[in-house]
Amino acid sequence: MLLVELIRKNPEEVKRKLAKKNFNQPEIVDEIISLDTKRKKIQTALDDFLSQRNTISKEIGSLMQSGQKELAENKKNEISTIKENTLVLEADLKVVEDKLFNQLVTLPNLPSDLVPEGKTPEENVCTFIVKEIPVLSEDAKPHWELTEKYDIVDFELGVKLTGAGFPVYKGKGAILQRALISFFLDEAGKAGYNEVIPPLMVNEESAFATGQLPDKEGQMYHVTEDKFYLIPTAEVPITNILRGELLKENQLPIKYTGYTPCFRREAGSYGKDVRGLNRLHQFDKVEIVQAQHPDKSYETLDEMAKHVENLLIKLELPYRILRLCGGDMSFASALTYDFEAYSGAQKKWLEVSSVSNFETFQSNRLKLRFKNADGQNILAHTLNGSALALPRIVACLLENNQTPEGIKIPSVLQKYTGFDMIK
RNA sequence: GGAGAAAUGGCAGAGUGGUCGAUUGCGACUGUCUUGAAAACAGUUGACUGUAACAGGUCCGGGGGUUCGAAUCCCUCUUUCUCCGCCA
Repeated sequence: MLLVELIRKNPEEVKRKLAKKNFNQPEIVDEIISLDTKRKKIQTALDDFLSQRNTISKEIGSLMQSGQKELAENKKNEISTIKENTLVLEADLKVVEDKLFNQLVTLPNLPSDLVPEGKTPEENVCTFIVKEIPVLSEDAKPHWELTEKYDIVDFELGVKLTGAGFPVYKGKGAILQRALISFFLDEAGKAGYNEVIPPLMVNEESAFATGQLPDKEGQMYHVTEDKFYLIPTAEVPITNILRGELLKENQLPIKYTGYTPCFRREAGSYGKDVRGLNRLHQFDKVEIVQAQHPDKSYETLDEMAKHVENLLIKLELPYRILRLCGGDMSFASALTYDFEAYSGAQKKWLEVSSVSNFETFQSNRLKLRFKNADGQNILAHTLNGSALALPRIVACLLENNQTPEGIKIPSVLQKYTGFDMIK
Protein backbone atom coordinates (compact mmCIF):
# COMPACT_ATOMS: atom_id res chain seq x y z
CA MET A 1 0.00 0.00 0.00
CA LEU A 2 1.32 3.40 -0.91
CA LEU A 3 1.93 5.96 1.79
CA VAL A 4 -0.59 8.78 1.72
CA GLU A 5 2.17 11.16 2.66
CA LEU A 6 4.04 10.27 -0.52
CA ILE A 7 0.91 10.76 -2.62
CA ARG A 8 0.26 14.14 -1.06
CA LYS A 9 3.76 15.36 -1.69
CA ASN A 10 4.12 14.28 -5.31
CA PRO A 11 0.71 13.67 -6.84
CA GLU A 12 1.84 14.23 -10.42
CA GLU A 13 4.84 11.95 -10.10
CA VAL A 14 2.66 9.27 -8.53
CA LYS A 15 0.18 9.53 -11.42
CA ARG A 16 2.95 9.27 -13.96
CA LYS A 17 4.41 6.21 -12.31
CA LEU A 18 1.04 4.57 -11.93
CA ALA A 19 0.46 5.08 -15.64
CA LYS A 20 3.70 3.27 -16.35
CA LYS A 21 2.25 0.37 -14.44
CA ASN A 22 -0.81 0.40 -16.67
CA PHE A 23 -3.03 1.98 -14.05
CA ASN A 24 -5.38 4.34 -15.80
CA GLN A 25 -7.41 6.03 -13.12
CA PRO A 26 -5.29 9.03 -12.13
CA GLU A 27 -8.40 10.65 -10.66
CA ILE A 28 -8.17 8.23 -7.74
CA VAL A 29 -4.97 9.97 -6.69
CA ASP A 30 -6.82 13.28 -6.45
CA GLU A 31 -9.69 11.64 -4.61
CA ILE A 32 -7.28 10.19 -2.09
CA ILE A 33 -5.73 13.57 -1.44
CA SER A 34 -9.09 15.24 -0.99
CA LEU A 35 -10.32 12.42 1.29
CA ASP A 36 -7.17 12.67 3.34
CA THR A 37 -7.57 16.42 3.69
CA LYS A 38 -11.13 15.85 4.80
CA ARG A 39 -9.98 13.19 7.19
CA LYS A 40 -7.48 15.52 8.82
CA LYS A 41 -10.06 18.24 9.17
CA ILE A 42 -12.57 15.98 10.87
CA GLN A 43 -9.88 14.48 13.05
CA THR A 44 -8.71 17.88 14.23
CA ALA A 45 -12.25 18.99 15.05
CA LEU A 46 -12.94 15.72 16.84
CA ASP A 47 -9.72 15.92 18.82
CA ASP A 48 -10.68 19.36 19.92
CA PHE A 49 -13.99 18.17 21.35
CA LEU A 50 -12.32 15.18 22.94
CA SER A 51 -9.82 17.47 24.53
CA GLN A 52 -12.61 19.59 26.02
CA ARG A 53 -14.38 16.49 27.22
CA ASN A 54 -11.25 15.18 28.89
CA THR A 55 -10.64 18.45 30.66
CA ILE A 56 -14.17 18.68 31.98
CA SER A 57 -14.21 15.05 33.00
CA LYS A 58 -11.12 15.62 35.06
CA GLU A 59 -12.74 18.62 36.67
CA ILE A 60 -15.78 16.51 37.52
CA GLY A 61 -13.44 13.98 39.04
CA SER A 62 -11.81 16.43 41.38
CA LEU A 63 -15.14 18.04 42.29
CA MET A 64 -16.57 14.64 43.20
CA GLN A 65 -13.57 13.89 45.35
CA SER A 66 -13.86 17.14 47.23
CA GLY A 67 -17.57 16.46 47.76
CA GLN A 68 -18.93 19.28 45.59
CA LYS A 69 -21.65 17.16 44.03
CA GLU A 70 -23.84 19.96 42.71
CA LEU A 71 -21.07 21.65 40.82
CA ALA A 72 -20.17 18.30 39.37
CA GLU A 73 -23.73 17.76 38.16
CA ASN A 74 -23.64 21.12 36.42
CA LYS A 75 -20.49 20.14 34.64
CA LYS A 76 -22.13 16.94 33.48
CA ASN A 77 -24.87 18.94 31.77
CA GLU A 78 -22.27 21.13 30.19
CA ILE A 79 -20.66 18.15 28.60
CA SER A 80 -23.71 16.78 26.79
CA THR A 81 -23.45 19.02 23.70
CA ILE A 82 -19.80 18.20 23.41
CA LYS A 83 -20.66 14.54 23.50
CA GLU A 84 -23.23 14.88 20.74
CA ASN A 85 -20.66 16.60 18.59
CA THR A 86 -18.08 13.90 19.12
CA LEU A 87 -20.56 11.21 18.13
CA VAL A 88 -21.36 12.96 14.85
CA LEU A 89 -17.73 13.55 14.03
CA GLU A 90 -16.75 10.00 14.90
CA ALA A 91 -19.34 8.70 12.46
CA ASP A 92 -18.13 11.09 9.76
CA LEU A 93 -14.56 10.12 10.37
CA LYS A 94 -15.28 6.44 9.97
CA VAL A 95 -17.02 7.00 6.65
CA VAL A 96 -14.13 9.06 5.30
CA GLU A 97 -11.50 6.67 6.59
CA ASP A 98 -13.23 3.69 5.00
CA LYS A 99 -13.49 5.48 1.67
CA LEU A 100 -9.86 6.50 1.84
CA PHE A 101 -8.73 2.99 2.64
CA ASN A 102 -10.81 1.47 -0.14
CA GLN A 103 -9.29 3.85 -2.67
CA LEU A 104 -5.79 3.39 -1.35
CA VAL A 105 -5.78 -0.38 -1.70
CA THR A 106 -6.66 -0.15 -5.36
CA LEU A 107 -3.35 1.54 -6.16
CA PRO A 108 -0.53 -0.76 -7.25
CA ASN A 109 3.03 -0.15 -6.18
CA LEU A 110 5.02 2.47 -8.06
CA PRO A 111 7.58 1.05 -10.49
CA SER A 112 11.24 1.80 -9.92
CA ASP A 113 12.99 3.98 -12.50
CA LEU A 114 14.69 0.88 -13.86
CA VAL A 115 11.38 -0.55 -15.01
CA PRO A 116 10.99 -0.40 -18.78
CA GLU A 117 7.92 1.19 -20.35
CA GLY A 118 5.51 -1.31 -21.82
CA LYS A 119 2.12 -2.89 -21.53
CA THR A 120 2.53 -6.50 -22.61
CA PRO A 121 4.95 -9.36 -21.93
CA GLU A 122 6.47 -8.73 -25.39
CA GLU A 123 7.84 -5.46 -24.08
CA ASN A 124 9.82 -7.01 -21.26
CA VAL A 125 13.52 -6.40 -21.63
CA CYS A 126 15.81 -9.39 -21.92
CA THR A 127 18.92 -8.63 -19.89
CA PHE A 128 20.61 -11.97 -20.41
CA ILE A 129 20.21 -14.99 -22.63
CA VAL A 130 22.37 -18.10 -22.91
CA LYS A 131 24.55 -18.25 -25.98
CA GLU A 132 23.13 -21.48 -27.28
CA ILE A 133 19.53 -22.46 -27.21
CA PRO A 134 19.42 -26.23 -27.49
CA VAL A 135 17.85 -27.72 -30.60
CA LEU A 136 16.44 -31.16 -29.98
CA SER A 137 15.86 -33.75 -32.66
CA GLU A 138 12.51 -33.74 -34.39
CA ASP A 139 11.28 -36.79 -32.52
CA ALA A 140 12.01 -35.26 -29.12
CA LYS A 141 9.02 -35.73 -26.86
CA PRO A 142 7.27 -33.08 -24.77
CA HIS A 143 7.48 -33.75 -21.06
CA TRP A 144 3.88 -34.94 -20.74
CA GLU A 145 4.74 -37.85 -23.01
CA LEU A 146 7.95 -38.57 -21.13
CA THR A 147 6.22 -38.58 -17.75
CA GLU A 148 3.81 -41.14 -19.10
CA LYS A 149 6.48 -43.24 -20.79
CA TYR A 150 8.52 -43.53 -17.60
CA ASP A 151 5.48 -43.46 -15.33
CA ILE A 152 6.82 -40.67 -13.11
CA VAL A 153 3.94 -38.18 -13.11
CA ASP A 154 0.32 -39.31 -13.35
CA PHE A 155 -2.05 -36.56 -14.39
CA GLU A 156 -5.06 -38.86 -14.85
CA LEU A 157 -4.71 -40.21 -11.36
CA GLY A 158 -4.65 -36.68 -9.99
CA VAL A 159 -7.90 -35.97 -11.81
CA LYS A 160 -9.44 -38.97 -10.12
CA LEU A 161 -8.25 -37.91 -6.67
CA THR A 162 -8.89 -34.19 -6.93
CA GLY A 163 -9.17 -32.67 -10.39
CA ALA A 164 -7.13 -31.31 -13.26
CA GLY A 165 -3.93 -29.58 -12.21
CA PHE A 166 -3.26 -31.83 -9.21
CA PRO A 167 -0.77 -34.39 -10.53
CA VAL A 168 0.51 -37.43 -8.67
CA TYR A 169 4.29 -37.81 -8.75
CA LYS A 170 5.34 -41.44 -8.74
CA GLY A 171 8.51 -43.42 -8.16
CA LYS A 172 11.53 -41.64 -9.55
CA GLY A 173 9.32 -38.67 -10.35
CA ALA A 174 8.48 -38.30 -6.66
CA ILE A 175 12.13 -38.75 -5.69
CA LEU A 176 13.16 -36.12 -8.21
CA GLN A 177 10.77 -33.65 -6.55
CA ARG A 178 12.24 -34.40 -3.18
CA ALA A 179 15.77 -34.09 -4.57
CA LEU A 180 15.11 -30.70 -6.11
CA ILE A 181 13.55 -29.41 -2.91
CA SER A 182 16.54 -30.56 -0.86
CA PHE A 183 18.98 -29.14 -3.37
CA PHE A 184 17.27 -25.75 -3.42
CA LEU A 185 16.99 -25.57 0.36
CA ASP A 186 20.62 -26.54 0.82
CA GLU A 187 21.73 -23.86 -1.62
CA ALA A 188 19.60 -21.25 0.14
CA GLY A 189 21.01 -22.37 3.46
CA LYS A 190 24.55 -21.94 2.16
CA ALA A 191 23.60 -18.43 1.04
CA GLY A 192 22.60 -17.54 4.58
CA TYR A 193 18.85 -17.98 4.45
CA ASN A 194 17.17 -19.29 7.57
CA GLU A 195 14.94 -22.23 6.74
CA VAL A 196 11.34 -22.32 7.92
CA ILE A 197 8.33 -24.56 7.41
CA PRO A 198 5.33 -22.26 7.55
CA PRO A 199 1.60 -23.01 7.65
CA LEU A 200 0.01 -23.75 4.27
CA MET A 201 -3.08 -21.77 5.13
CA VAL A 202 -3.11 -18.15 6.22
CA ASN A 203 -5.69 -15.80 7.65
CA GLU A 204 -7.10 -12.73 5.96
CA GLU A 205 -4.68 -10.36 7.66
CA SER A 206 -1.67 -12.19 6.27
CA ALA A 207 -3.12 -12.38 2.78
CA PHE A 208 -3.79 -8.67 2.92
CA ALA A 209 -0.38 -7.70 4.23
CA THR A 210 1.58 -9.19 1.34
CA GLY A 211 -0.86 -7.81 -1.20
CA GLN A 212 -2.86 -10.88 -2.29
CA LEU A 213 -6.02 -9.36 -0.84
CA PRO A 214 -7.98 -7.66 -2.14
CA ASP A 215 -6.19 -7.72 -5.49
CA LYS A 216 -5.98 -11.45 -6.13
CA GLU A 217 -8.83 -12.87 -4.14
CA GLY A 218 -10.06 -15.02 -7.01
CA GLN A 219 -6.68 -16.68 -7.43
CA MET A 220 -6.61 -18.21 -3.97
CA TYR A 221 -8.45 -21.22 -2.61
CA HIS A 222 -10.60 -20.01 0.23
CA VAL A 223 -11.44 -22.22 3.19
CA THR A 224 -14.70 -20.48 3.94
CA GLU A 225 -15.62 -22.36 7.11
CA ASP A 226 -12.54 -21.06 8.91
CA LYS A 227 -11.78 -18.00 6.79
CA PHE A 228 -8.37 -19.25 5.73
CA TYR A 229 -6.68 -19.03 2.38
CA LEU A 230 -4.47 -21.76 0.94
CA ILE A 231 -1.17 -20.08 0.23
CA PRO A 232 -0.47 -19.25 -3.44
CA THR A 233 3.22 -18.95 -2.53
CA ALA A 234 5.38 -19.31 0.57
CA GLU A 235 6.00 -15.58 0.27
CA VAL A 236 2.74 -15.01 2.10
CA PRO A 237 3.35 -16.86 5.38
CA ILE A 238 7.10 -16.25 5.38
CA THR A 239 6.94 -12.50 4.84
CA ASN A 240 4.19 -12.33 7.44
CA ILE A 241 6.55 -13.77 10.02
CA LEU A 242 7.81 -10.20 10.17
CA ARG A 243 4.42 -8.55 10.39
CA GLY A 244 4.28 -5.93 13.13
CA GLU A 245 7.98 -6.20 13.97
CA LEU A 246 10.04 -3.23 15.03
CA LEU A 247 13.60 -4.34 14.35
CA LYS A 248 16.97 -2.98 15.27
CA GLU A 249 18.85 -1.65 12.30
CA ASN A 250 21.67 -4.16 12.76
CA GLN A 251 19.23 -7.06 12.46
CA LEU A 252 18.90 -6.31 8.74
CA PRO A 253 18.97 -8.03 6.40
CA ILE A 254 16.69 -10.80 7.58
CA LYS A 255 16.78 -13.79 5.27
CA TYR A 256 14.29 -16.64 5.21
CA THR A 257 13.81 -19.59 2.92
CA GLY A 258 11.13 -22.21 2.89
CA TYR A 259 9.68 -25.01 0.85
CA THR A 260 5.93 -25.25 0.51
CA PRO A 261 3.36 -26.54 -1.88
CA CYS A 262 1.55 -23.64 -3.53
CA PHE A 263 -2.11 -23.54 -4.45
CA ARG A 264 -3.55 -21.46 -7.25
CA ARG A 265 -7.00 -21.53 -8.73
CA GLU A 266 -5.71 -20.21 -12.06
CA ALA A 267 -9.20 -19.08 -12.97
CA GLY A 268 -9.39 -18.27 -16.64
CA SER A 269 -6.36 -20.28 -17.75
CA TYR A 270 -6.82 -22.79 -20.51
CA GLY A 271 -5.32 -24.24 -23.66
CA LYS A 272 -1.78 -25.20 -24.48
CA ASP A 273 -0.26 -23.23 -21.62
CA VAL A 274 -1.77 -25.54 -19.05
CA ARG A 275 -0.65 -28.77 -20.67
CA GLY A 276 1.37 -31.14 -18.51
CA LEU A 277 3.42 -29.44 -15.83
CA ASN A 278 3.22 -25.96 -17.35
CA ARG A 279 0.50 -24.65 -15.08
CA LEU A 280 -0.90 -26.47 -12.07
CA HIS A 281 -3.29 -25.85 -9.22
CA GLN A 282 -0.85 -27.36 -6.75
CA PHE A 283 2.90 -27.21 -7.20
CA ASP A 284 6.07 -27.19 -5.14
CA LYS A 285 8.34 -24.22 -4.71
CA VAL A 286 11.24 -23.06 -2.61
CA GLU A 287 11.04 -19.38 -1.83
CA ILE A 288 13.65 -16.90 -0.62
CA VAL A 289 12.57 -13.81 1.29
CA GLN A 290 14.51 -10.84 2.64
CA ALA A 291 13.79 -7.74 4.67
CA GLN A 292 16.42 -5.12 4.01
CA HIS A 293 17.44 -1.53 4.67
CA PRO A 294 15.96 0.77 2.00
CA ASP A 295 19.44 1.94 1.00
CA LYS A 296 20.55 -1.59 0.21
CA SER A 297 17.48 -3.27 -1.20
CA TYR A 298 18.49 -3.00 -4.84
CA GLU A 299 21.87 -4.54 -4.11
CA THR A 300 19.96 -7.28 -2.37
CA LEU A 301 17.69 -7.74 -5.37
CA ASP A 302 20.77 -8.30 -7.53
CA GLU A 303 22.19 -10.71 -5.01
CA MET A 304 18.95 -12.71 -5.01
CA ALA A 305 18.85 -12.72 -8.79
CA LYS A 306 22.41 -14.03 -8.80
CA HIS A 307 21.39 -16.80 -6.43
CA VAL A 308 18.58 -17.88 -8.74
CA GLU A 309 20.84 -17.67 -11.75
CA ASN A 310 23.39 -19.94 -10.10
CA LEU A 311 20.74 -22.56 -9.46
CA LEU A 312 19.91 -22.65 -13.14
CA ILE A 313 23.57 -22.86 -14.06
CA LYS A 314 24.13 -25.73 -11.65
CA LEU A 315 21.15 -27.54 -13.10
CA GLU A 316 22.67 -26.99 -16.54
CA LEU A 317 19.50 -25.43 -17.87
CA PRO A 318 19.44 -22.87 -20.69
CA TYR A 319 17.85 -19.69 -19.37
CA ARG A 320 17.22 -16.04 -19.96
CA ILE A 321 16.52 -13.13 -17.65
CA LEU A 322 13.82 -10.55 -18.24
CA ARG A 323 13.34 -7.21 -16.62
CA LEU A 324 9.59 -6.90 -16.56
CA CYS A 325 7.96 -3.88 -18.09
CA GLY A 326 5.47 -1.78 -16.13
CA GLY A 327 2.43 -3.46 -17.60
CA ASP A 328 3.57 -7.02 -16.89
CA MET A 329 4.68 -6.56 -13.30
CA SER A 330 2.74 -7.74 -10.32
CA PHE A 331 0.57 -5.39 -8.32
CA ALA A 332 2.91 -5.11 -5.34
CA SER A 333 6.29 -5.04 -7.06
CA ALA A 334 8.60 -2.09 -7.76
CA LEU A 335 11.05 -4.06 -9.88
CA THR A 336 10.90 -7.67 -11.03
CA TYR A 337 13.26 -10.00 -12.82
CA ASP A 338 11.76 -13.10 -14.34
CA PHE A 339 13.89 -16.14 -15.03
CA GLU A 340 12.82 -18.38 -17.85
CA ALA A 341 14.23 -21.81 -18.64
CA TYR A 342 14.06 -23.22 -22.14
CA SER A 343 11.82 -26.16 -22.72
CA GLY A 344 13.46 -27.92 -25.67
CA ALA A 345 10.56 -30.00 -26.93
CA GLN A 346 7.89 -27.38 -26.45
CA LYS A 347 10.35 -24.93 -27.99
CA LYS A 348 9.45 -22.19 -25.58
CA TRP A 349 10.62 -20.34 -22.51
CA LEU A 350 8.95 -21.19 -19.22
CA GLU A 351 8.95 -18.86 -16.24
CA VAL A 352 10.64 -20.65 -13.38
CA SER A 353 11.39 -17.77 -11.06
CA SER A 354 10.37 -14.24 -10.36
CA VAL A 355 12.48 -12.05 -8.11
CA SER A 356 11.02 -8.78 -6.87
CA ASN A 357 11.70 -5.78 -4.71
CA PHE A 358 8.51 -4.49 -3.10
CA GLU A 359 10.21 -1.56 -1.42
CA THR A 360 7.76 -0.37 1.26
CA PHE A 361 4.58 -1.55 -0.44
CA GLN A 362 4.32 -4.68 1.69
CA SER A 363 6.08 -3.34 4.78
CA ASN A 364 3.58 -0.50 5.01
CA ARG A 365 0.82 -3.08 5.28
CA LEU A 366 2.93 -5.37 7.42
CA LYS A 367 4.05 -2.54 9.69
CA LEU A 368 7.54 -3.94 9.37
CA ARG A 369 9.96 -1.30 10.57
CA PHE A 370 13.36 -0.81 12.05
CA LYS A 371 14.72 1.84 14.38
CA ASN A 372 17.57 3.81 12.88
CA ALA A 373 20.48 5.49 14.67
CA ASP A 374 18.42 8.65 15.18
CA GLY A 375 15.68 6.64 16.86
CA GLN A 376 13.28 7.02 13.95
CA ASN A 377 11.12 4.11 12.87
CA ILE A 378 11.67 3.40 9.19
CA LEU A 379 9.77 1.00 6.98
CA ALA A 380 12.06 -1.80 5.78
CA HIS A 381 12.05 -3.00 2.20
CA THR A 382 10.87 -6.53 1.47
CA LEU A 383 12.00 -8.75 -1.37
CA ASN A 384 11.35 -12.25 -2.48
CA GLY A 385 12.00 -14.72 -5.23
CA SER A 386 11.32 -18.27 -6.26
CA ALA A 387 14.38 -20.40 -5.91
CA LEU A 388 12.91 -22.25 -7.62
CA ALA A 389 9.45 -23.38 -8.73
CA LEU A 390 9.62 -27.09 -9.44
CA PRO A 391 7.20 -28.21 -12.14
CA ARG A 392 8.59 -26.20 -15.03
CA ILE A 393 12.13 -27.04 -13.96
CA VAL A 394 11.14 -30.68 -14.13
CA ALA A 395 9.52 -30.14 -17.51
CA CYS A 396 12.72 -28.59 -18.87
CA LEU A 397 14.98 -31.21 -17.32
CA LEU A 398 12.93 -34.03 -18.77
CA GLU A 399 12.73 -32.57 -22.24
CA ASN A 400 16.25 -31.26 -22.56
CA ASN A 401 17.92 -34.28 -21.02
CA GLN A 402 16.05 -37.00 -22.86
CA THR A 403 18.17 -39.63 -24.62
CA PRO A 404 17.30 -42.93 -26.24
CA GLU A 405 18.57 -44.62 -23.04
CA GLY A 406 16.49 -42.50 -20.69
CA ILE A 407 16.55 -39.13 -18.99
CA LYS A 408 19.84 -37.90 -17.59
CA ILE A 409 19.85 -36.37 -14.13
CA PRO A 410 22.11 -33.30 -13.75
CA SER A 411 25.19 -34.29 -11.77
CA VAL A 412 24.46 -31.78 -9.01
CA LEU A 413 21.22 -33.60 -8.24
CA GLN A 414 22.56 -37.14 -8.30
CA LYS A 415 23.60 -37.21 -4.68
CA TYR A 416 20.04 -36.27 -3.80
CA THR A 417 18.26 -38.68 -6.15
CA GLY A 418 20.59 -41.63 -5.75
CA PHE A 419 20.29 -42.35 -9.48
CA ASP A 420 21.72 -40.71 -12.59
CA MET A 421 19.12 -41.77 -15.11
CA ILE A 422 15.37 -42.22 -15.33
CA LYS A 423 14.68 -45.18 -17.56
C1' G B 1 -16.09 -30.93 21.71
C1' G B 2 -17.23 -29.75 27.40
C1' A B 3 -15.78 -27.01 32.18
C1' G B 4 -12.76 -23.34 34.47
C1' A B 5 -8.76 -19.43 34.60
C1' A B 6 -6.17 -15.72 32.12
C1' A B 7 -4.47 -11.81 28.24
C1' U B 8 -1.11 -4.91 30.79
C1' G B 9 5.11 -1.57 27.95
C1' G B 10 11.47 -5.66 25.32
C1' C B 11 10.58 -9.35 29.50
C1' A B 12 8.60 -10.20 34.52
C1' G B 13 4.68 -8.23 37.16
C1' A B 14 1.27 -4.28 40.05
C1' G B 15 -3.01 -1.75 39.12
C1' U B 16 -10.86 -3.45 40.09
C1' G B 17 -14.31 3.64 37.95
C1' G B 18 -11.16 9.85 38.15
C1' U B 19 -4.20 13.25 38.49
C1' C B 20 -2.78 5.92 34.98
C1' G B 21 0.43 6.04 29.16
C1' A B 22 0.22 3.24 33.45
C1' U B 23 3.90 1.43 40.48
C1' U B 24 8.03 -1.71 40.68
C1' G B 25 11.93 -5.20 39.13
C1' C B 26 14.99 -6.96 35.13
C1' G B 27 16.94 -5.76 30.52
C1' A B 28 18.59 -1.82 27.11
C1' C B 29 20.67 3.14 26.32
C1' U B 30 23.24 7.74 28.14
C1' G B 31 26.19 10.28 31.75
C1' U B 32 29.49 10.47 36.28
C1' C B 33 33.57 7.63 38.17
C1' U B 34 37.78 4.44 35.70
C1' U B 35 43.76 3.73 31.67
C1' G B 36 39.62 0.45 29.99
C1' A B 37 35.79 -2.62 31.85
C1' A B 38 32.81 -4.18 35.94
C1' A B 39 30.40 -2.31 40.17
C1' A B 40 28.03 1.96 42.17
C1' C B 41 25.27 6.38 41.43
C1' A B 42 22.16 9.65 38.26
C1' G B 43 19.18 10.03 34.08
C1' U B 44 16.64 8.07 29.69
C1' U B 45 13.83 4.11 27.78
C1' G B 46 6.48 2.14 23.66
C1' A B 47 3.65 3.05 19.34
C1' C B 48 0.15 5.65 16.12
C1' U B 49 -1.85 10.40 14.75
C1' G B 50 -1.04 15.45 14.52
C1' U B 51 1.85 20.45 14.28
C1' A B 52 6.41 24.79 11.15
C1' A B 53 7.33 23.67 16.26
C1' C B 54 4.39 23.24 20.56
C1' A B 55 -0.36 21.74 21.92
C1' G B 56 -3.99 18.17 21.24
C1' G B 57 -5.95 13.14 20.21
C1' U B 58 -5.67 7.49 20.25
C1' C B 59 -3.78 2.78 22.00
C1' C B 60 -3.55 -1.89 28.57
C1' G B 61 -5.44 -9.10 23.16
C1' G B 62 -9.54 -7.52 18.83
C1' G B 63 -14.50 -5.43 18.29
C1' G B 64 -18.89 -3.31 20.58
C1' G B 65 -21.46 -1.22 24.96
C1' U B 66 -22.40 1.41 29.95
C1' U B 67 -20.51 6.23 32.07
C1' C B 68 -19.30 13.10 32.50
C1' G B 69 -14.97 9.78 32.82
C1' A B 70 -12.91 2.73 31.54
C1' A B 71 -6.66 -0.89 31.96
C1' U B 72 -10.61 -1.29 35.76
C1' C B 73 -17.88 -2.67 34.76
C1' C B 74 -21.00 -5.40 30.75
C1' C B 75 -21.37 -8.17 25.86
C1' U B 76 -18.76 -10.64 22.02
C1' C B 77 -14.67 -12.68 19.34
C1' U B 78 -9.64 -14.48 19.35
C1' U B 79 -5.59 -16.60 21.78
C1' U B 80 -3.09 -19.03 25.95
C1' C B 81 -3.13 -22.19 30.35
C1' U B 82 -5.50 -26.19 33.56
C1' C B 83 -8.98 -30.35 33.81
C1' C B 84 -12.24 -33.87 31.01
C1' G B 85 -13.26 -36.16 26.22
C1' C B 86 -11.16 -37.49 21.40
C1' C B 87 -6.91 -38.40 18.47
C1' A B 88 -1.55 -39.21 14.92
